[in-house]
Amino acid sequence: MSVTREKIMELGENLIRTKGYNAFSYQDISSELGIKNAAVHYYFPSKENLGTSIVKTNIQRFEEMIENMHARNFNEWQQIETFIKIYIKSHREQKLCIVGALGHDYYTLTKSTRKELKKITKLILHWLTGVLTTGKEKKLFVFNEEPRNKALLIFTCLVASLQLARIMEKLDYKVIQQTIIGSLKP
Amino acid sequence: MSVTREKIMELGENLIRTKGYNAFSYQDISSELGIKNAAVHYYFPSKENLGTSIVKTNIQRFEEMIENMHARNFNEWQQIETFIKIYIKSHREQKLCIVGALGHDYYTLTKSTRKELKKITKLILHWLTGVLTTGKEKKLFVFNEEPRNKALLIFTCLVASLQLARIMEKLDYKVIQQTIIGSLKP
DNA sequence: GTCTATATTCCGATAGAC
DNA sequence: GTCTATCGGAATATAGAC
Repeated sequence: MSVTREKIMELGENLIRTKGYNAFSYQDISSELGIKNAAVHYYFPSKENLGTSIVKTNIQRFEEMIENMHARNFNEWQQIETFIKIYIKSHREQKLCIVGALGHDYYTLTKSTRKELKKITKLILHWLTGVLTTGKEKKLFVFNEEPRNKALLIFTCLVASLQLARIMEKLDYKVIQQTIIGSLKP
Repeated sequence: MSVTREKIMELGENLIRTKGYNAFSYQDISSELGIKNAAVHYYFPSKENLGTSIVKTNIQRFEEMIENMHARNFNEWQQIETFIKIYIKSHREQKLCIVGALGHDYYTLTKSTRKELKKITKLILHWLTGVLTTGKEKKLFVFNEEPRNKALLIFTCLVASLQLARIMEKLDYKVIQQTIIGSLKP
């Protein structure tokens, strides 16, 4: 795996999560790397191609995170907190998450990118629903909603809070975190 | 007020809420109206100008809605439901709300558009916090969070659900609505 | 395998015609 | 007041150089 290729993917992901998919160009990436924009096309023939690859990497990363948490025998609280930490980091770096960033541009994306975006979104919601279900059964969490709906509530809150935080600069993300955690506490 | 001008604003808003601010062009608008793209520049010298005007109109519309609800003596339940209905309509039309749509593109917007976007976001959150506060005092609503945080929770859920609904086509928006309402019921 | 020169199309915007 | 012809530049992408 080429270093340039990896740098392109890293820069691409950062651009999608800051400026947005339709606002960045291959020039943004190439100028940062000190090469011509066409060189990026060697690694990723089309923008669609780059976008799809970036989502695929995110899927891999998320799956590895889940596996890692299982390997370390994380309980449901630790799992939820690990997940929320991803969003606290995104907020600190003033980035959106990949689902929120590309969901916005959904109607401008091609089939292949949409497919991967669907895959990671379902993966996250499915995993989150599972953690909430088990946590509720173990009486670690207390909430009235169906686990699936609670998962939607938590996920949408995290996703959109990153956007709102851009607009409302003073929005304290810790408050978001506390509100979510508070809504699960016995 | 010219009819062409109003049509441009309507088309512009629809494009921002479907394709996104950075994905639509003056051509998209002009071709729909059967004129040249430069004609749009007559009404709105720059894209920034058009964007800002659209947000300003949205602010006006929201303020009128609040006034209307007060004039008709809506109680807090009726007010919340009226607000949620905006999002159900957006979902039916496969559009994002203006805050979610432009929040995504925040870092690519100019000062003037950002200013209006901040204004409408604060307006909505301030109004929602007020309704939740009064509703709680009147024992119409029951919830544990601070009204401000509950407002954030509800607003972010509505905003991001529109995005998720694009990705997960089967996502039933009625479920979102029920979950929010259920979390307020005594 | 890696990158550059170059083509083509489309973008936002100005100057000027009616 | 309303719109068109047209510009300068940036976007994505191909063909081909090293």
